[in-house]
Amino acid sequence: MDKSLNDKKAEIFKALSNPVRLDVIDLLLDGEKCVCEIQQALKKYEQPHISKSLAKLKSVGLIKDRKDGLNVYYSLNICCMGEFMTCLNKILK
Amino acid sequence: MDKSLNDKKAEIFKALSNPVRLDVIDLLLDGEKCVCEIQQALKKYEQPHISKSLAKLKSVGLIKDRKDGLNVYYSLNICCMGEFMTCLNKILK
DNA sequence: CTACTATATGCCATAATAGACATATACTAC
DNA sequence: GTAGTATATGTCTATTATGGCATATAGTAG
Repeated sequence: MDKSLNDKKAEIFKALSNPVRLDVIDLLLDGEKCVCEIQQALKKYEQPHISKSLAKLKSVGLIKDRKDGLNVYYSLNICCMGEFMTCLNKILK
Repeated sequence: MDKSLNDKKAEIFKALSNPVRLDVIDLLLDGEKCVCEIQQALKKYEQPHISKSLAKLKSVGLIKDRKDGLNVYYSLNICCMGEFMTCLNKILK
């Protein structure tokens, strides 16, 4: 059973349909960050919650990771994210 | 309780996180369509299902409607949709 | 080996969603 | 008024997501 294009796109949008994960995307729009930096910036969320959010975004290919010693660095994996977010921001005023 | 920007964006992405609703968006990217045309194009889905899909997309402001006699015409309400979809299509190959 | 730090995973209860089906509403024609 | 067509809404159940908490893993230092 091969997934249709829109099934795959739906999974991407589902990964984006959560405010915590959008907070993460906002941070990564600013450039690569290690998990520790993301946690520092989003102190209001628990560590496992952030870790799961990163895993979900990665599972659909929106972000990628890179290990360096104990740290894991995440960055955006899709170029057009910034433009679309800017557009949405304008619409939502 | 005012919703944060990312709460609102999450709702928009949630509306997009479904293959049926993405099929509808695809059709509307081609221009305004009446519900009957959308139903004709998406015969595999039941009429109430399509109607609810349109309602959900409208509720978050992604599409708008216009009545003309018995018919209701829907069209996209956000400009950057096409670009982002094109980008996702490329990534998903 | 132990201890420590950074990050990920598992489990669980609650809440939200999808989609099938029945039904309702709105408009037109007569 | 009735009948018919186009579209919307309500109700239900199975599935899926959320987020809290406990725990596990991976890497480093000693």
